[in-house]
Amino acid sequence: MSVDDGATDLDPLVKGWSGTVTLYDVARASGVHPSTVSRALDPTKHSRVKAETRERIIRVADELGYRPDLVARSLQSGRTGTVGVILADIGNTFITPLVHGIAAALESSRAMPTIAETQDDHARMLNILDHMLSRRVDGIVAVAARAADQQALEAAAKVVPVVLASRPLEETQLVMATHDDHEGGRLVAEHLYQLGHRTVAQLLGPNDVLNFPRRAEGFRQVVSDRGLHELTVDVCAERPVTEEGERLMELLLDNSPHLPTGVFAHNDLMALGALSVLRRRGLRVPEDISLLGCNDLPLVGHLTPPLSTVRLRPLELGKVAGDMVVRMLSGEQPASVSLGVSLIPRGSSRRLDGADRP
Amino acid sequence: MSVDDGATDLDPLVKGWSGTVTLYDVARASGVHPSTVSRALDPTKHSRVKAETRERIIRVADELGYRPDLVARSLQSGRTGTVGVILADIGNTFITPLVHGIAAALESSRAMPTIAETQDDHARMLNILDHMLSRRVDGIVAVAARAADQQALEAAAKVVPVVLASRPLEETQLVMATHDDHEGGRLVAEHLYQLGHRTVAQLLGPNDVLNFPRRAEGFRQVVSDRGLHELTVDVCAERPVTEEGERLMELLLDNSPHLPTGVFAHNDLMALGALSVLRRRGLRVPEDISLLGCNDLPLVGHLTPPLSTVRLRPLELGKVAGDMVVRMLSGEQPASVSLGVSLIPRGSSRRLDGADRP
DNA sequence: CTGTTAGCGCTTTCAC
DNA sequence: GTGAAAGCGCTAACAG
Repeated sequence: MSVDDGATDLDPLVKGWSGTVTLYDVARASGVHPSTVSRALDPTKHSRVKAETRERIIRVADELGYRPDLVARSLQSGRTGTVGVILADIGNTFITPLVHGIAAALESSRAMPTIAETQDDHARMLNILDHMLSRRVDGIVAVAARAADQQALEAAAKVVPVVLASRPLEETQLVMATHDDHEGGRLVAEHLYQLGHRTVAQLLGPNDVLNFPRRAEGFRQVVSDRGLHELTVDVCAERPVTEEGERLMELLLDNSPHLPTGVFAHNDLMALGALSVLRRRGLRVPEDISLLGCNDLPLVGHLTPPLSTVRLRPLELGKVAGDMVVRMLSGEQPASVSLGVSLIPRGSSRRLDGADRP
Repeated sequence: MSVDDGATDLDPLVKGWSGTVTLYDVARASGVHPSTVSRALDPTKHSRVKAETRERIIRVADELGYRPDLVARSLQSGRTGTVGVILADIGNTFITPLVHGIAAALESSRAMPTIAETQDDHARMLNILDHMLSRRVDGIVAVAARAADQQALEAAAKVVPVVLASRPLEETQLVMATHDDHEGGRLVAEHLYQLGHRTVAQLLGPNDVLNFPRRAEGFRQVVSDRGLHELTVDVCAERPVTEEGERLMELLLDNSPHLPTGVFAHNDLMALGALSVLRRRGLRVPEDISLLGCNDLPLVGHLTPPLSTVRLRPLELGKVAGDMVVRMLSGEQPASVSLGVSLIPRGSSRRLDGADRP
């Protein structure tokens, strides 16, 4: 509490009021050199200072309410202990566990996530990358990658470790943690086939978010292998959201010569949109049309009918992705990972009346 | 591209590879003093440098891929251009627009939000506050305040501007942007009364998140004014989540002498939990029991039945809160704000059979 | 075990 | 209009 020697400038107490107690204040107040304080307070170098002095320093430090300035430390050390996490949309409940997974993995290396949102807009992505690099993040997990962002992400990867999570990119050296979307599409088509459906359709997600064309591909592979008939509309969603699901469902209904009996919306939000259009038009799900989504968002099991969907593993994916950056921070070069997915049959898909198998 | 003069150390190009081009590199490569570069690149001091030199500097800067080091700048300036946003749970879709509102307001002052999550855990709140202060955020918007956090938040407020958003605290000097929860509770009770309900119940949210006791109070005021009968269970939720809604609904059903005809779950997630319990027990909503929530989450209108609920205005609230910190950053001391709420009647609440009014 | 010195990258007086 | 020098708060050699 007492500033004994003739310290020239501000009284630590006064500075305490304004919230700025520095290492120098602690040093002065405990009669040692700043670097000794630095050592005493650094768990790593704990030992190199006499137990007695150390305790005194620690006591003085928290009497004064000293709080290390991470900004200064970062400037000195070149590391901020911060990993940028780039999301498309915080509102998508699919990414919540993903973020938690990333955070959990980062915790192990005492790093903290810094979240930013692209709104699926390329310009925003550029801004965010630029800003994060200026902020000197130690690494980046990009959950919002679109085809257009590829170049920028690869450029960023020359500066800091970059991991692509959930959304892959084509022909890139970037490390990726993704789901097997091809398999997801396959599972849905196969499910419909097994239930006796022969005329099916897809509500396509944005083409430049690779997950969606891959789901489409998987689906089409079964369509072709099993000899199904796929009704198509020549358009895909701009963004993978409810409103686009509505738009596409309406297009499908308006432009098809006849109705499909099974529809695969490329994600749950789009399925939700499709559902309200169907309801509005007096078509029942699943009696008239079976509808499936993808992602298994928390609420879709509570819908009426509960939505059949493809279950992803966002928490695990986040952990894997977070782990990857952490490892890259210590020089490793982890291999990309693709997680398996599973189909969750619920009330929105059902066996077609008159289907030939039990 | 060419480093003409006999620069002693690293070739900027080489440094460029490692992503670290400093002001000095730009200065050297364009034959001026670092401070001139600083001025040339600072929009504010743009003018104080000859147009010709400035253009050259700018050109060289981006040829070299110069990126200002925000960490260094922050150390020098004492401001990080960063506002800490403390949430309870990113997964709660209610806070998405809230965060967007905050971000939008911050954008006006070129600040960026830094998001952290307490999980409604006091210890985490302490950690986060400490970390944010160490990171030298310019201000804090706390959306996750619980009664236990009050002291810590007030302490933080001595260091940087702190705004409480959405969750108020009792008897505090902290600036707040909140909804009128008392009114919310009142609206629900009055709605039930108008529909002919006379025996009602609440599923109480956590007591130390002040919104909930206030909703309870508003509700009880009408109960008392209108002479309704309120069935009570002597327990409130630990956290305002679906599982707790289930638990409380079960307690209510198991411990009440008879059933209420109208139930107010203190938020939509708890209502969701209550709904599945009711369904599981063969009770129909709204035929047997009318159920209301609070928040008007995006999906609850799509449920079956669509949930009657209290609509809040999170986007607006976020803007207000963000605006408040921004103003506090320039020395103002804005007054607290309370936003109005409205009742959205939907399918989950209905006129009681045999109710005496049309 | 502790003090000295230098410097991370930038901005900002103060000179010229 | 530009250069010189100091310093933000901290850590990390290097001495002693």
